[in-house]
Amino acid sequence: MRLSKALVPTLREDPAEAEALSHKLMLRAGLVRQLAAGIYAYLPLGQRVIDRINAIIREEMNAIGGQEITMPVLHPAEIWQKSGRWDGIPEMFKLKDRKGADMCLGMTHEEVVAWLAAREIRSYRDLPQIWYQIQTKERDEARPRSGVLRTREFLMKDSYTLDPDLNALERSYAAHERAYRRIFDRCGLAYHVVQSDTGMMGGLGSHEFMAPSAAGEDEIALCGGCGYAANVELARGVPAPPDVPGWTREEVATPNARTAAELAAVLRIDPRLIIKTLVYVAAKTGPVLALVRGDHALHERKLARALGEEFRPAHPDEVRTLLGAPAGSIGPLDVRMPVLADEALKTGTYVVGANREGVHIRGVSPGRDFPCRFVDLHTVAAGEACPECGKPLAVERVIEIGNIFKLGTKYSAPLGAAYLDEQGRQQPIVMGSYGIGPARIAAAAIEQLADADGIIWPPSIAPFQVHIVAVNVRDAAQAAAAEEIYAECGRHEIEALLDDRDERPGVKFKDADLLGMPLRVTVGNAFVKDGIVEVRERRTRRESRVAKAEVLATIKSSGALKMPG
RNA sequence: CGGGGUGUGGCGCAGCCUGGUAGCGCACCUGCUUUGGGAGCAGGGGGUCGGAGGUUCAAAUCCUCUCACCCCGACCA
Repeated sequence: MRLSKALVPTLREDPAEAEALSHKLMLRAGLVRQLAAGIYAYLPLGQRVIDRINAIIREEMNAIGGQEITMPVLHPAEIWQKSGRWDGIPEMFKLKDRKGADMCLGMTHEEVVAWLAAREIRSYRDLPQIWYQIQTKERDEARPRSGVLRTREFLMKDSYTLDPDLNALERSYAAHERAYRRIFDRCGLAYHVVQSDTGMMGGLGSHEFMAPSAAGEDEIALCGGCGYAANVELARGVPAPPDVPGWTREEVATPNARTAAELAAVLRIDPRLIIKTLVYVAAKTGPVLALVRGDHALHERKLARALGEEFRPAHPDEVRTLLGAPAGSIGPLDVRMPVLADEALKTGTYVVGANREGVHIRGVSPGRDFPCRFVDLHTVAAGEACPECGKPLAVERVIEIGNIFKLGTKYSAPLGAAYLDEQGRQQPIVMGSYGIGPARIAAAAIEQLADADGIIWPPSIAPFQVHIVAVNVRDAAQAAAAEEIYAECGRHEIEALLDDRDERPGVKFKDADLLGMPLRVTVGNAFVKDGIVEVRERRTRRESRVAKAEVLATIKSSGALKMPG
């Protein structure tokens, strides 16, 4: 590709709308342009990166027996109504066709897979199957953000396994985990595999592949001792207990103390000696109290799992009606609703609200002084002890680049995907689903590897391996030599980008750094004077000066084009 | 959904408070010079100031409504 003719609109300055590093660099390097919130066009360089990532994904999916298919983006409502997901997903784009029939845009494809399996799979002899596609998904995200990291339209590799039983599902799941590790290794990413929430879907288990990055939306807890790793929506940590004073149960006046921090200040005590009482309203359960320690944050996913249903925070007037006090003075004593307490509150005595404005009670012990169910509710914080081995946990911000999910029969049963087993009995097909976001891989690679001058692509997913700079194209000797090297790369199947623009050297070098190809080949004055061409590694900035005849050999032997490991 | 912010030429911004001929840098076009880390000089083209309505002799500027985009939140009781 010749830069003089290519659509590679690099930007000198950071675009005003970009915050995340990968977002700024993808715009500045001319990889993508935004059409609307969370909707992007991929320009030639961005497209090449996605193509290279997809090629790696295809190789590894095919290697575990995956068969590539393409399923529709436009779906009839019927299959979603059958699976029970037509209502209640606010992210779903819905529309009607000209006859008025309900349709939607696919945000995932379990329903279509189950539909296809229902028609085409009949016997245990037809199983197992692995079907995958690399297809556009449409989700009306509440808040698109961080460039291509969370968008309303995005490419996803989604695969689906069909198995006769749970043991077979375990094998398919393990095969996917191995394939995913190879994919992310080959893409040059640092990542963790963590336990994740199966959601309210009743799934049988799931893991996420998480690439550490400040731009990430998720947090994970990691144990350096035993390898325990989990999304914070699931991760359990054992917090250090406070020193409990030998106080007796008594009322204390706490005027104007609304938050745990204010209460701790008024009473001059450790915030860990306070119980925060939170009021939620669930559809089936009704009002409930959730208790966490004063220094802890409640994780709503954990509460939802404990309740077995979704819920909402109580309105301030509801709190007053239910408990007779404003939110700052409420507590779990003598209440008529279910009380869930975080496990950290199993021991010790605490300060709780008295359900009278401006009054708290200290010396209260959960379980002894009021009935409650102990469950894990608090969000794990760095430094808490690992639930497996007791060593301190670290908490890291991450980008979710892939997930694997044991579905079971949630979709196969309602859509009638069944087979006949060896005894001739009809059985539901056991499914798994597995996703990878190619654009997130690209963004994560930028986040993890870029330096102050721009992108540094892993060679496996770089749009080009070699960036040839003809320093001054008006110098016939330089231009001709650069052309020859470019042509020679083509003959040796080395993908090269030739900067043949009539630009000043500084512009070309800055762009080469920004675009981030692993190797830069510079043909300039040194060539005119001494026949020397420079081959420079983008990542290490190491440069070798070689005769033009040796350039190809130097490129081929360069460590910059080999993936580590 | 809640809160905050921003919309002025392709990009980045000033001007708005205090109404009076729409500006700056980069980019673009022409010429000359320059050519190893985002060149210099000279000349030039390009803007319904997000949109609609209103106030006024006069609106980028004030008022109302609206659209779009960005950030934070959607635990902090």
